Amino acid sequence: MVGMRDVAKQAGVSVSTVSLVVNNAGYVSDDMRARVEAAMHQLNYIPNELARNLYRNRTNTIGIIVPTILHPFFATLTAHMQRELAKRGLKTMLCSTADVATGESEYVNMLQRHMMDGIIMAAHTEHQPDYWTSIRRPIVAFDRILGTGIPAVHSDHEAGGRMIARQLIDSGVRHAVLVGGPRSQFTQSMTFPTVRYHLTVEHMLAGAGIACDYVEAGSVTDVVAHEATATAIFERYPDVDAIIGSDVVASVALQEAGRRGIAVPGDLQIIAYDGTLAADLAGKKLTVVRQDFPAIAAALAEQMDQQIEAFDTSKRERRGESADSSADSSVVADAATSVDAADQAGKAEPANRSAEPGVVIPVTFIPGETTR
Amino acid sequence: MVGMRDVAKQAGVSVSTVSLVVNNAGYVSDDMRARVEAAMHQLNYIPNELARNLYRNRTNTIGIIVPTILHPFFATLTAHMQRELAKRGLKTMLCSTADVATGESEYVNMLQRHMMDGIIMAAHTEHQPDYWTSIRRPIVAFDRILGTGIPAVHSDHEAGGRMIARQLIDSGVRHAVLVGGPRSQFTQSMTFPTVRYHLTVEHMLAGAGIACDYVEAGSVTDVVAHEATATAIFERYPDVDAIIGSDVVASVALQEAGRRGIAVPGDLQIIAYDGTLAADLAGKKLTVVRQDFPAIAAALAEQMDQQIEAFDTSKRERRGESADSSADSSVVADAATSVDAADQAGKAEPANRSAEPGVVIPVTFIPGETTR
DNA sequence: CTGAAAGCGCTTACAG
DNA sequence: CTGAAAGCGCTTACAG
Repeated sequence: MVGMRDVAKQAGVSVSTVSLVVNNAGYVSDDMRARVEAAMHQLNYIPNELARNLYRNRTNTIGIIVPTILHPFFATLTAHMQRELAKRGLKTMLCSTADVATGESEYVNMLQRHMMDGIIMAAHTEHQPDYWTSIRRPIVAFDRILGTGIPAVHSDHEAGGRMIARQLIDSGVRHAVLVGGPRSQFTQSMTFPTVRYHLTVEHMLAGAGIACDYVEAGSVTDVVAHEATATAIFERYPDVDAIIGSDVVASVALQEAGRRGIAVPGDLQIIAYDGTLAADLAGKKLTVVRQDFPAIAAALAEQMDQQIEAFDTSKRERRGESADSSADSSVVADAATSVDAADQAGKAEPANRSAEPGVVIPVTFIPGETTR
Repeated sequence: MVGMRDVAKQAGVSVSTVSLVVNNAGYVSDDMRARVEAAMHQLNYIPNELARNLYRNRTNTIGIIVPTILHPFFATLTAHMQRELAKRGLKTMLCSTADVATGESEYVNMLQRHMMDGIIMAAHTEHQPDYWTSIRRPIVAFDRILGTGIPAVHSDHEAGGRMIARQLIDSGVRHAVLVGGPRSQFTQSMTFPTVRYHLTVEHMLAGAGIACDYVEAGSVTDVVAHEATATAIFERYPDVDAIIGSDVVASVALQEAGRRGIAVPGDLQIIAYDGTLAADLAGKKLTVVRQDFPAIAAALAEQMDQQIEAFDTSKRERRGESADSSADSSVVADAATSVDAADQAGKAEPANRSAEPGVVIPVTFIPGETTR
């Protein structure tokens, strides 16, 4: 492998000079620059990024933790995330918890070993908040609340819920069925913002005197399980006239309705939550509440930038000040500060654990062929 | 940041010893080990992988280059790939060409800068074979032929074509329409194995006296464009009674057929090529030719292992022998050798540019609700 | 403007 | 079994 030393020798200069040329930094005479560049071309020199990484203690890589990209929702999120990160010169490490035995810990470990500069956390976690806050490295949560000081981004699910309820009420629905994750998660002090759309719909339908049942869909990592869910709905609630669930759930529900000869949207309306490509590939164009993936990705990237910056700053300060171990605590303080600032830029609200707002992204109701 | 030096100091030993303990290598007395481990716990020491990476000149990261994971095909491939790599302790860098201005060059560059140990190439490329062969780093191609010595893995598209033709002929189809990539690619000396299934179907239908037209689908990165394609087919060929295309194309074709009141499979049969989740979410369960993603991913990972090994070996040899620059050529030689070995393990055939076999994975015909 | 030196945090021969 | 030393390939103060 040809290194900087080889180039320096070939050009008859020092490695320092080669480095300056490569990085286009400092002052280098035109003569020197020309000689170095000639040598680089002759030897076909390509800098080794690993050495840089070590020195800078940076990899310019962000991990995105999702359950699996087999699910269209996470594939869409990941794709937009990658684009947004690439804009900022950051690479994307794909971290899917369904594909590693150790789950997210594996990736948190990589974060701590400095193989990544930060992680976007978009998968379910069993870990308690103190686990997350004790990591002290850049973390941004998507659609969940991990702990104080860890910035979060999520869609405006309450608005989504209102849009759905409005549609159902206005079109005269009498028995709606909501499909979602394990109901047990609902009690976890609102850790999962998604829950809010279900609760909103239930609340509004109750107010309008409309029957509303909840059915648990299979795990998000086991997409095939959703098919059983669709069948179960029709068996259990023969009079159902509205089904609301993720794109995947809505698609299989529509397919099953077709098989049973149930007219959509005449006798059954279907609303898909998410609005990924999957909603366009179903038997009919699904009516969707679309999450704004580009905006979500931009917000996540923005928060990540701030987190990285915050942890970086404190490191520099630490150098300037004392080098004792207690300085560590300043890292978290800095990070927390940055989060508060972000919150205020987005939505000014007090940030306590049970109702930490994070950055909220609007959703859109897009009528399709499955609602009246 | 607490480093090995801090641990060594705390434990009253040398860094070498700490290193040995951390890596569980060499001989360390129980006493030393205990002291070091205690110190590591006290200080909450976590090794910095970047330093290791530099020393070993390895990141244990593999890039997978795809057009975009918004497309279910590439999402599925990537998901399985990640799982397969994780099994081998390798991380997955997501490299989608649709999301970076510079396309694949960006990622090839990262490969050369040693930010990744190898790349799986599954996206379209305009580069000529000599571009790829001159890179001299581990590369494995999926469903395309990049150049001599670069191992390739692809499905048995000819078998897929035969399965499709058989179904069409047996069910009495009279006018089939194939949807696929730009027809211009067909001439590029069979660079794209996918082409083979189209050619096989065309050939067999011609032999049976069945009309067969070809329609170009929009770019794979622009999934929405497929909808226009579906509409165009019905406009242009009102008597079409069979449509064959990717899962996405088949889904929108089915949807459009429904809108036009065309009975499927009564008046129109639809066969989806790929067999991803998308085929299960369409209006009916699509009949598919399923590519064996787990097997494909396993084969790709296997080839990648061999490539990495081959390039590694030659590096070690080079050290043992002379350190002159001409030794570089041995790298490619070694890599090529490894490929030949792989070919022989899979399918013994001569490997020339125009018909390089690579590893061929069987496909499966799975009848659904869209064929008779 | 240029170069010698120290160092990023770890690993690995090599003496002892 | 343990430690001092050199080195992975580059960057960055710091003298000149």
